[in-house]
Amino acid sequence: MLRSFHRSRRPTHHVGTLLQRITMTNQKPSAELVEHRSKLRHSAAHVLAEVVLDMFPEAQLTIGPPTQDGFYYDFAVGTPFTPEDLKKIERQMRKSIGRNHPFIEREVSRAEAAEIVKDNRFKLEILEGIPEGETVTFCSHGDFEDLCRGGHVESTGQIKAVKLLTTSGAYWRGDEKNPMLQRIYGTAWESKEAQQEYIDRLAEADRRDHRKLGPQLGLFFFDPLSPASPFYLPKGTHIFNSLVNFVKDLYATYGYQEVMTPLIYNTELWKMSGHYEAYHEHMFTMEVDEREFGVKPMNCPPAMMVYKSDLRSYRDLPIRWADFSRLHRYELSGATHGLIRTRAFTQDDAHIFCTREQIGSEVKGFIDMLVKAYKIFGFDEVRFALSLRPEKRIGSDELWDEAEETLENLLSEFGIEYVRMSGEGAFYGPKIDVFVPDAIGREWQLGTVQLDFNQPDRFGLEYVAEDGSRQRPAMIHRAMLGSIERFMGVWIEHIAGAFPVWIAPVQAVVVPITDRHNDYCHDVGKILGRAGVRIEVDDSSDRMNAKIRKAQLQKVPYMLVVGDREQEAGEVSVRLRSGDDLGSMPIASVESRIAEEVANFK
RNA sequence: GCCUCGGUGGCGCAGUGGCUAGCGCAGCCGACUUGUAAUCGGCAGGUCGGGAGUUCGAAUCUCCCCCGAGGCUCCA
Repeated sequence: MLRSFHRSRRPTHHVGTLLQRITMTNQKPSAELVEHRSKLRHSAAHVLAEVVLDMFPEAQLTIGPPTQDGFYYDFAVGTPFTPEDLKKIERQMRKSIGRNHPFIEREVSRAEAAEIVKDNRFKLEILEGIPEGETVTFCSHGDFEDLCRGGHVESTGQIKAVKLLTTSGAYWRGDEKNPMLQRIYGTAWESKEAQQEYIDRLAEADRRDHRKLGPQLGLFFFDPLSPASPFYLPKGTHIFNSLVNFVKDLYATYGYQEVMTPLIYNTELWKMSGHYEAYHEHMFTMEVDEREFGVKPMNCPPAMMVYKSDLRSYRDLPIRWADFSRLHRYELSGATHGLIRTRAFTQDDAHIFCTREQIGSEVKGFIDMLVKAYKIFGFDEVRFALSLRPEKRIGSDELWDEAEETLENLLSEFGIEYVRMSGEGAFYGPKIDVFVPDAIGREWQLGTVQLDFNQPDRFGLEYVAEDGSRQRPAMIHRAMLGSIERFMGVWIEHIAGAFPVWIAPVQAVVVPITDRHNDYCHDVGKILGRAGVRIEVDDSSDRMNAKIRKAQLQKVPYMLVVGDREQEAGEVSVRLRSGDDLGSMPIASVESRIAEEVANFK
């Protein structure tokens, strides 16, 4: 029951947004700079509030904290802000900053504070939330004053660069039961250059967006008739299958077997597994023959069924069953995002049934496989998090102690640093989640390994132990790439769509300079094609330059240019997509070069 | 689900009450025969997301619906 990567969330807890996902990793800023930026952005939020209040006197102030790369402020206003409003507000903010007012904090008694904010229910609520012992402070600059815990730069003039980005609705306290406020997002920096760098990074993220690259590279598309569900074109299907085959090859080494299970089940199964109560709103259900059926959102209940299809001996354990079934989950329309969060997807899912004693080596084996695999995809840095027991959970504390300790010991044994995330575990057990930063510093959660002592209980799984007694196996849910869709999306952005030679849908394009070279080029195509190279011959009526441009835009690794010289010598001129010209070489050299790269996952 | 912004040929866009709705790319046809990121010319391609309304007249104004994008954790 792998839940971590397509897990159900309340509407207020969606997948990290573009802005939030982007963090600085290239040049790690010093602690002082981080502190300064935080103050700067908090200060910018004050200036924003000042201007908004000036332009919209009826607006009520709520909160305005700094964030990773900027700040926001939530306002209670009658009508939402328009993009034009944003521009005006930004201009006014610059004026206010130009006046270089100092930020002045003053302590205020509780009664006085309550009097000042008496017409603002949000501020009153904040005031009530301040613990008795703490002092209440207000902070002002110019004529503007706001209830504030402090933490500003000295004066508005220190905000050297500021830009308002977007506006959106946001619930008070993030709870959809509360009234909706209007949020303005902005960013602020210590210098114009730092801000420009940030803007450039946003543009770079946009350039790498897999939702744009996918159709451009002929990989996949979406259609409203099957919302949030990818259609794979031949090239995308090639990538998908290659990823699956890559995993299957590893499975051969690591002792996994593969099973295939049905897509649709009678609701009875989902009642047994607990999904019917806990997951029903995320399932596609249908009525057939006056009975209710559900399309599976997870593979674990079928795995239980497979296990129960025969009497199992301790000699059979551990059992590792992979299941690449397509899964369908109903995700809220606002929560879906390209391949990252879909309603139809495939996990490189597997369930391991084993004895308590075997848990350690199984988890270790999985992490070992995962780290090696990630390196191949260019994710050298891997961060681990140990997600511990959530409040709402099942099973005894002893069992949780045991499970958490097992995972924790393994991480230590592996010499792996990790973050403990309390309350983040699955309801049936703790898990180790794997995060990777991509090429432009955004962090993604991909793999996961989860210990489950509960599901085997619900399904009454057993094995016959050495002494003839019936014992309950433990179950490990694990996925390495996570969902193939999600992985593909993340990886495309990581490599900006330039697939390595081993997996590129088209590895080489032969470029005839004039059409009198076409025949020879087709010969080259046949020779390399027979050698296993995925190759195309561009015999269109375009000029050579245009053919090269087309191949470049398709991010084809090799361009083999042929003119009179090459044809006479029986060679090809090799251009790489990096722009490097390797000069003319025999066809056999190209073949061996590509073969070597494929063998080494280059 | 909720807030904001959008939906115009395959794709990217222009067009805010008035002639046959434009442009670029892609596509098709033809000419050119070219040394490492766009050759030239021609042709074809659109119920302006859908529905209803206002109007002599709607891509353009009003209402409803559908779809998409961005946002809805980071608490004075």
